[in-house]
Amino acid sequence: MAVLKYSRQREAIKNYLQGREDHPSADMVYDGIRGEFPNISLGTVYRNLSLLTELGEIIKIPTEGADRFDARVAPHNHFICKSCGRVMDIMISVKNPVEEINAQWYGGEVEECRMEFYGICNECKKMKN
Amino acid sequence: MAVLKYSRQREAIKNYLQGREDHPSADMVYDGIRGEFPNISLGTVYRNLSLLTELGEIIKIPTEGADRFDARVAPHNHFICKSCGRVMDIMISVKNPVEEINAQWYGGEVEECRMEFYGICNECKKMKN
DNA sequence: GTGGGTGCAAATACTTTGCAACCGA
DNA sequence: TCGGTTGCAAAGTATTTGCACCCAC
Repeated sequence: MAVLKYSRQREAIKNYLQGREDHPSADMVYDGIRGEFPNISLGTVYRNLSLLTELGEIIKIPTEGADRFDARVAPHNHFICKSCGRVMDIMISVKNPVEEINAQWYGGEVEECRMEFYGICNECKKMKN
Repeated sequence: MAVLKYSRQREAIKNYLQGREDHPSADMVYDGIRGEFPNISLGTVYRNLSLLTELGEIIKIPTEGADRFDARVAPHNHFICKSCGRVMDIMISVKNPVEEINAQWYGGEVEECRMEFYGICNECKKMKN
C-alpha cells in the first residue's frame, strides 16, 4: 500500500478501542464515535479497522455474528459467553503451547496461539435465577 | 423444538462432513452434495448445519469469511493459515487449561477451550518459493 | 498540486426466513 | 393425517467497494 497519511477519524477509532475493556464490533465503534464525528460513515469505520488490523495495531476477532476488535495486541486469551456473545479478556496467563506445537506438528509454522474459552458469563447466570 | 424427523438431506450433510479432513463452509457442503441431491437448496444446507450444531453433532467454527463446520466433536485444536484461510486439525494434545482458568478467574464458568494456532501452512510456503 | 482519506450509496458476501408443496412417522 | 422438512426466493445482516470531493503533506 501507499504511504500512510494521518487521519483524525483513524486516530479517533484507535483511541476509542484503547479506551474500552470490551471488544466492540464495527457497528459499536461507529455508534461510539459519532458523538465526536457526526458525519463519519460506517464504510470509513470498516476501512480503518481493516487497515489498523493489517498494521498490527489492533486485532480482529471473528465470532458468531459480527467481528470484534481489540486494541490489546499483546498475546492474551478470551472468554466468550455462549449465551450473550460477550467477549472478555482472560488476564491470567496459561502456558503458551506454540513451541510445543511447532516441535511436533508439520502442517506449517505456527506463529501465534489464541485460546478461546467458552461458557456462561456471570451476568447471564444471574439472569437465569 | 418439536420432535425430530428423519431427513435424507440431513443424513447426507452429516456424512459428507464426517468424510472430510478439512472444515468446509456451508457453501462447500452445498457444492459437495449436489452430486447426490441435485435439487437441494442452500437454505436447507444452512438449516441442517444449524440444527446439527444445536444438537451437538457437529461444531461451528467462526473464521474470517464464512463459518466452517467440523464433524469431529471431541475436543481438539485448529491451525488456521493466515495466507489461504485453510483450517486444519492439530492432532497432538496439549494440556487443556480449563481447570486452571476456572480456579483463578471469576468472569464466569468455563466449559470448553478451543485453541487456534495461526501461521503459514506448508502449501502456502511452497507457493512462495 | 498529488495522492491518500472520507462520505455516500450501491454492491457483494453470508445467512436467515416465509411459504406452499412434500414426505416421514 | 399431522407436523417436521424442503426448495425457492426474498429479506436480513455484515462487510466491501466505486466515485467524486476533501484534506494532509
